[in-house]
Amino acid sequence: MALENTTLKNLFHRKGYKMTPQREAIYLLVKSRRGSHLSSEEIFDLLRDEHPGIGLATVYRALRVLEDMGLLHSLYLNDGKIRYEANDDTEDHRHHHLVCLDCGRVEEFALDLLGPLEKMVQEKSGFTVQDHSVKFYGICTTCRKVQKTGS
Amino acid sequence: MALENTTLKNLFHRKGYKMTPQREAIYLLVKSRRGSHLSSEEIFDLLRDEHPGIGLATVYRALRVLEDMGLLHSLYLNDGKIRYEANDDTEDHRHHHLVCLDCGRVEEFALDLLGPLEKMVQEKSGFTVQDHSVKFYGICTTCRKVQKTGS
DNA sequence: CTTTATGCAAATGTTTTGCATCGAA
DNA sequence: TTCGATGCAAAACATTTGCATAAAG
Repeated sequence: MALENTTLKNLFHRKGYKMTPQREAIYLLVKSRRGSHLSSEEIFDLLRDEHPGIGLATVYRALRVLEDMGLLHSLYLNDGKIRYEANDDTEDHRHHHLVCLDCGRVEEFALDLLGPLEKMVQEKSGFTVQDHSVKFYGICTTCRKVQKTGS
Repeated sequence: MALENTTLKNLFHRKGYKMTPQREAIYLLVKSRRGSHLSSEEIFDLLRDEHPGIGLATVYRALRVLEDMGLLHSLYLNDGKIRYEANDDTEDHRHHHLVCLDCGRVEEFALDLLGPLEKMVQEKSGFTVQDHSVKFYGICTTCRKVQKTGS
């Protein structure tokens, strides 16, 4: 725990940032809610218990910092706001998102299937590919059942 | 030409929409600028020559309609606005986007590599996959050269 | 101490909505 | 005719910024 804190502090300093209670709390919150895809506003609301005085602008600024540090990444789920997930250190790959076109729910798909494709893209395009983001659109099992049953 | 127009009109009617000059112009513009990823504002500006009285709200509404009809699709390139592309009828697949993390430029990658993966995702997740969207992030050839040369 | 981060409020930018009028079918 | 579409202005959101104060290093 102490070590983890030191590591986190080092991560901040390595990028020239200061570690503050707000930034730490935001990171820990997003990390603890794996699979939630929290927006800035949602994070702000969830944090108000613990940090009554926190400001929304701080959340926006902290999320950028945490993304720059490589602790989080942002994603867009077609609902007008940017959402955040913690980067899982135990996976060097990314999971994918399955978006249901009917109910809008978002599921995770744990496997990253793009490793080999990145290499091919790199060769064919000249781009040095560093990362990717993949969304699949379709109908989730729940909604498909409803459709079969009839409205 | 006459046939194409009829087809377009039918497409509108099939979904219960009326075909208007504005909607047609917006569709033709986006279609003619393949590879541009136009935003609503950009479309609005480009259309003012031809359609001096057009309103921005009309552009927003038309783009939704055209997307619902399957003529266009939207994409988010991390710059705060939604952009649109025409669906290419000659390709039943999607091209991918390569976003340069340095200069922000977006290149297209013509091959769709996800056909087989869609099937696998469908089997493993139970989702009926209908579509997908893929972005690769990296450094484009131009920016890599600059980096090598030194700033 | 020095410098960066915070909180608040105001500003910005994008997208949506209300409503009277217009035009497609 | 009828009902959906348009244009305009206002409203609604999401996000950013300016600035005085607070706190990290």
